Amino acid sequence: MAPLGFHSHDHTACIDQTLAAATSYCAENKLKFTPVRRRALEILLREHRALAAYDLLAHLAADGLGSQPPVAYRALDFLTSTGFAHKIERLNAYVACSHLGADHAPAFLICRSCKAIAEAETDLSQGRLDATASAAGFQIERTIVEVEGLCPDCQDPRA
Amino acid sequence: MAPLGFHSHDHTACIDQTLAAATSYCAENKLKFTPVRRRALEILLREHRALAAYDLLAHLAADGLGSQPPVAYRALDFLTSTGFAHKIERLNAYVACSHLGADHAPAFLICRSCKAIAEAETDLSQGRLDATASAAGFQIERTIVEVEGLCPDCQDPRA
DNA sequence: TTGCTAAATGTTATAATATAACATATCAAG
DNA sequence: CTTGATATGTTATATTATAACATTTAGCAA
Repeated sequence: MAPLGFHSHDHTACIDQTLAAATSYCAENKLKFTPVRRRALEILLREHRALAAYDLLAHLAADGLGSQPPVAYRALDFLTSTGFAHKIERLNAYVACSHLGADHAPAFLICRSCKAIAEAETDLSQGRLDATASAAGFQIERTIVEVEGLCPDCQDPRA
Repeated sequence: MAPLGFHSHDHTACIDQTLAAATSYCAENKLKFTPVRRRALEILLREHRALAAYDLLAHLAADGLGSQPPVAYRALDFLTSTGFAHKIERLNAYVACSHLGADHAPAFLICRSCKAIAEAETDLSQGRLDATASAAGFQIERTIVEVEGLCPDCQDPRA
C-alpha cells in the first residue's frame, strides 16, 4: 500500500531527505525547527497519508511530546505555514508535503475508498478561473484544488 | 453588501425563481421538497452567504422547524445532494447554489476578509489536472475548487 | 379503508475538530 | 544578565458532525 503517489518508493530515504530539506530551510529562514515540530513532520512523513490532528496528537503523546490538542494544532500551524505540510480541507486532515522546496500550488487527488492522497501540481492550470476572478475584481491569494475519486487500486473490483 | 456575486441584484426575484426551480426539479424527480428542506433553502437564499450548519439550525429553530443538529444536517444533506446548495469546505459552511439547474462544476471565490462567496464555473479548466490524474490512473468523480483572496470591496483600504 | 413499507422527522447522546486564554519556559539580542 | 519575543504546557470550552433509535408521515397495495 503506497498512499501518497499511489505507488511504492524508498520511504526511508524520502523521509530523511525531506527532514534534511526542512532543517536547512528553517536554518536559512531563521525558523525554529523544534523537537515537536520536527517530530510532527516525521510522523506525517512516516504515516505517509492524511492524518487527523488528533491522530497526530496521539503519536506525539506516545513519544512524550505533548498530549493536549493545542500542541498538535500549533505544530500543524507551523508545518502548514512553512509549506512542510498541507491541510486536506475535504478530510480535515493533514499530509506532509511531497514537493518540499518547490514553490507550489498543490492539487490533491483523494481516494474516497481508501483515503489515499496524491499531491499533484496545478501548474497554472486555472487559466480560465484566473480570468473569471479578474473579471469579477477578485484578487486570488490561494487556490485549493481537491479532487475526489478512486485511486487505481480501488477501481479494480477484484482488488 | 452583496456577497454572492460581489454585486447587487434583484434578490427577491432571485429567491422566488430558485425556489420555483427547485420545486419543479423535485416534482420531476420524485423528491420530497418538505417544509424543512424548503425552508432551509429559503434561509440560505435569503442570507445569501455561507452559513454554518448551526446558524442555519438557529434560523430553522426560530421558525419552529426543528432545533436539534440532525435537522439541519439532514436538510443540508438533501440540499447538497440535489445540488441546491454547496458546502464550502474551507469554511465548513453552506451556500445556496447560484446556478441551479445547470449541470455544473462550481468554483468558489472566498473573500478572506468579509467571507463573501461568489460561485464561478470551472468550465473545463482543469485540463492539466485531468491529464495528471489519468496518467496516475486516478478516476475523478468530483473536483473541489475554492479560491481564497480579497473581493473588490475588501481590496480597497478606504472601503 | 386498512395495513404495509419506505422515507422523513424528532430526540438524546456523543464524537470529532478546533481555539481561547493564560501560565511557564526558552532563547537570542541588547 | 535581563528583557522581549517566541514557544510550550495546560485547562477549559467552542464548533462541527454523526450514531442510534423512536415516532410520524406519505405512498401504495390488498
